[in-house]
Amino acid sequence: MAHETQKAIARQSLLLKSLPEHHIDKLLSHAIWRRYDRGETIFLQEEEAKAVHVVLAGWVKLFRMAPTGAEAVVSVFTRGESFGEAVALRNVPYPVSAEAVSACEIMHIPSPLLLSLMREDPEIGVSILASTFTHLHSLVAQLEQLKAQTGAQRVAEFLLNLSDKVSGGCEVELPYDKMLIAGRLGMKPESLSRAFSRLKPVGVKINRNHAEIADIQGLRDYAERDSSEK
Amino acid sequence: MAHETQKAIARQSLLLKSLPEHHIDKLLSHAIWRRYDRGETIFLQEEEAKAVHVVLAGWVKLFRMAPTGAEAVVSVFTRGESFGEAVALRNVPYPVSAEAVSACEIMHIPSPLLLSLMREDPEIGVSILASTFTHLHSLVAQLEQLKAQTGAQRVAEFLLNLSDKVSGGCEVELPYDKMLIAGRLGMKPESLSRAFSRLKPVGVKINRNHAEIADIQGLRDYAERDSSEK
DNA sequence: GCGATGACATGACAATTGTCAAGTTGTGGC
DNA sequence: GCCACAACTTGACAATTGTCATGTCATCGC
Repeated sequence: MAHETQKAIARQSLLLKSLPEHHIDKLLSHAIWRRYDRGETIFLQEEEAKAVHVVLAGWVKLFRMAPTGAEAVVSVFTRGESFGEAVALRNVPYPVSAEAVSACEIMHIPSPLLLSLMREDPEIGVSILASTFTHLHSLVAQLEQLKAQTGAQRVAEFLLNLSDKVSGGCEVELPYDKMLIAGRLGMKPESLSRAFSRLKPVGVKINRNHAEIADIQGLRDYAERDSSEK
Repeated sequence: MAHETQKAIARQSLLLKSLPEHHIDKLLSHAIWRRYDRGETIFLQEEEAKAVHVVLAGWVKLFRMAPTGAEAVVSVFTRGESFGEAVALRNVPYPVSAEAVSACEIMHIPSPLLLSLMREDPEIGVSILASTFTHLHSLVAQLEQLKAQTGAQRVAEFLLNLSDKVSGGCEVELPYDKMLIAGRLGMKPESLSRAFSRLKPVGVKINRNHAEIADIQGLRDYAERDSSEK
């Protein structure tokens, strides 16, 4: 059974928060709530989508296995974020696999329920399009990063996204494994290590999962610097 | 004024083809039809989205300009494909810019029209989600390619997608500039040249915009080969 | 036909990254 | 406390790619 605090988190998710109260109640009451252990599979690539997933706690990664066996991390989600919307409504197989990278609480909204609500109220469609667009946008941003930035610059941007400060210094916690960070940024763990050392001169100190940024603006300049400048 | 043949092409687009006849007619009658010259801008990143775009003829590229000035090609569209769906319905700025890479015929469907139809009939929302999902999927595939494949392997896959044959040999035409192909595959034109030469031993001959593949299956094996194998 | 232009190929070189191997450190089990 | 294991770092080396320079070729305007 779901705790009230979990329901409160679900209400704040991008997917649900803009919906009218009575729809949210209906979705919450029919949703399936489940806990996943670290490393547990949530669904597999090619599997048929039966639900939309909302993360209430913990971290989830979406990834693809290339035929060669290489793993490509597509996105990483946490509390309040949802995934699988576009797929669930179309009865197509998942293009990616999902796995819990830490212990997780996840709410599953059965897609038939969402579909039937959508036929009642087109506003639901708009809401789903909203989350889908967010994902689309983040994939586009990732593509740009991979194609137009060096490894160290991608790491710099990753660090900047962890902080909400505009200027000055700050300290942030790395939200998950360095191995996963490396995958998310499209590099090997060794390259991530090197990228971190390359950021030292720009005022970044890494200690365990703790990062210290001396000057946010300086780091931002570095991330947006033309790679030909030294 | 739109030719009947253009309307016929529009009807076959992924966006429209699954809609009921009367909706298609309404959308077609209110759409704006326009021709673009090679190199002409269709819209710019950060611009507000006012329409969904359907390509009737020619080629269009979506790209992002990094703050450094580097250009990252996000996708390339041609006849029957549409873009801008998720953005148009949400009154948010475009995350990418669009440019005609050859002379183009493009149909623009005003987003307010689409929105009002959507409130009448939720089926429209499903149709839009369908095209959006297609884009999402293709971005995911691109990410996997960039993260898990070498340059030459990406080129191999690109060639394979141009052919509809399953095995044996074949000849295909490169649909656009090698410069654009390089951008689309996340590399410099020089690297594309090298990738082509690397594909020679696998039975690929390039002559101008004409490619000859000796053995489709052999090329497919190459594309999916573990990069550690030689 | 001729020069200008842009697309493309190629070689040399530098920078970046993957790979392999070795060593360090922290964590959890017992 | 000690061991085993996984995460992480570092160095050496090879492979890949970007960069720069040069040269060829086709197209286009005149």
